[in-house]
Parts: sequence; structure tokens; C-alpha cells
Amino acid sequence: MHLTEISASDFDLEKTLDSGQVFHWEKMDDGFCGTIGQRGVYVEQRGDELRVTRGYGELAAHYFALDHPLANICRSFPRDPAMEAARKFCRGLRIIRQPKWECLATFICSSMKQVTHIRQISRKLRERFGDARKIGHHELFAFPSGQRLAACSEKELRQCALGYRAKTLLATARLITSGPVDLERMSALSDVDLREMLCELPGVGAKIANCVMLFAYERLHAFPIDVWIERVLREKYFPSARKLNAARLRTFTQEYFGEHGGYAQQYLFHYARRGASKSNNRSKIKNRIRMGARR
DNA sequence: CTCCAGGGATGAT
DNA sequence: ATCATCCATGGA
Repeated sequence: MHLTEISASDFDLEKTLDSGQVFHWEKMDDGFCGTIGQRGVYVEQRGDELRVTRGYGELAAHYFALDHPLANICRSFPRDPAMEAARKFCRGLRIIRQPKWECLATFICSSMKQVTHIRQISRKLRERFGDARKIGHHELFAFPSGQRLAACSEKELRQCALGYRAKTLLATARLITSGPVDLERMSALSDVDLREMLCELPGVGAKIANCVMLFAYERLHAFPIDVWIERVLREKYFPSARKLNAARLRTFTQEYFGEHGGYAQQYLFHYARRGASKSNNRSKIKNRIRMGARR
């Protein structure tokens, strides 16, 4: 396979692909294969260099946001123990520039799902409705267009293990392909208007809207709050708060984590999932419950 | 504000 | 082989 080398300092490919932003990259040889838009791409990291499928250097550099000023972004994080630990652990993790429809559709599928399951849904949608691409002898599939999914029946989508998400994914696919909503044009909207419009789409609430803003619209201030992040916030930032509703958390995160709050969120998220020791929250919580139950 | 359906993989027993 | 657990949205 012929590869192009591009310079990629301050970048960690594996962490970036494993941090819950994208769900379709697979390990292959010494790197990963996946799609960037409609292109099938192989990429591997060698220190400060990336080797990517010949001809796709610029495509990859843009996708992996190698131009984000990561040192400056990390400097803008607040100085507190949790953030420092996450920053150290996630060195080189970048927020990818994803295609808008692919990102929106994938995150609609993600609701109430764990990462491994989201990966399977993404794979099934691609295999059944996406266009095939070859990397060497390995076949993979691009994410299907909105038009393609809009033409599906709800039943067909359900067969991709989508459950009740089939209905909202289908409804949103039809909205974005039949006129009323133009994902590309929405780039021009302010954060507030963009979030509001995304939340109008079936299957999109505050959390998924923020994910799409962060991963597909480059709104680096957007701060998605899922259960992992909420756990971190409660434990590290509000250890003894009694009433802590969504509005209070939202206000806090928007102000405290600064102009690149989305990056801070991604670092805290990845550190919580991958960095904390293996005997982490789950067993601790279970022990606590067990101890409590004895009294 | 609270409660709860929803689907399928995964981990515990 | 069962049983509990993980999870965001939307509607009651």
C-alpha cells in the first residue's frame, strides 16, 4: 500500500479515535482504517508523523484538525486537579471535524447506547446502505447519505439494531433531505440558534445537539453532558451539592471551562472512561451500596 | 418538577 | 442460562 507522510505534532491518533467522537474506525495492521466522508482511508502514526493512504494527506490533516492550536487550547483550561489529570492523560487528543449528516445520524443512534453498541449500529447502517470502499483487500463502507436513509422503511432501519431510534433517525433523514432543514447552511447560525434548530430534529435533545455542534460544527465551546461527565462534575466539582439540576450544571460548565469548554469536556470524558484505574466507579459504587444495604 | 418506555450487548451470578 | 446494568429523548 502506498502511503503519504504528513507532519502531525501534538497528536495522538489512537486516543482521538477511541474517545467517543467517532465509532467506525477499525484497527488494521499498525494503524486504523475507516472512512473520511466518502473516502476509504488507512492511517498510522509514527511519532510526529502520520502515514495515510496516498493522496489523502490534506483530507486527513483537515479531518483530524491538525491545525487546531492544541497547546493554546489546553492552556485555556481551568487549573484544578481533575482537569490537570485529564489534560495530562489526554495529551494529543484532538476534536475531529466530522461530516455533518454522518455525525448527526450517528449521535441520534447513540442515545441510550454504550460505545460498543453504537459501533455496531454504525457498522450495520454502513454495510447495508453505504457505498463500499477498498483498502488493500479489506472492504469497508462509507456512511449512507441522508437521501439513502430517507428512502428506507422504519422496519429496514430497525433491522440495524436501532430499536426506537429507527423512527427518529428516519424522520430526521427525511427532514434534512426534503427541504425544511439544511445542515450546511446552519453553519452560519449563532451557537444559540444552531442548538435550538438541532433540538427541533426528532431524536435530538440538548446532549446530542451539543455533540453535533462540537464534532461537526466546530463549536469548541459546546459542552455535552452525558452520564460520564455528570458523574465527574458531581464528584470533582460539586462533591457535597444537594440539589444540582441540569440548568445549574449547564451554567457552571459554560462559564467555568472557558472558551474551549468542548475540548475540556472531551478530555474529562476520555479520562473518566479510560484513565481512571480499572477498579473504578462501578465497583466502588457497588461496594457502597452493599455496605449501605447491611445497615 | 417526577416518572417511565425503549433495545440489545455486556458483565455478574 | 437468567438477571441486572448501561444509557438520551420525549411524552405523560
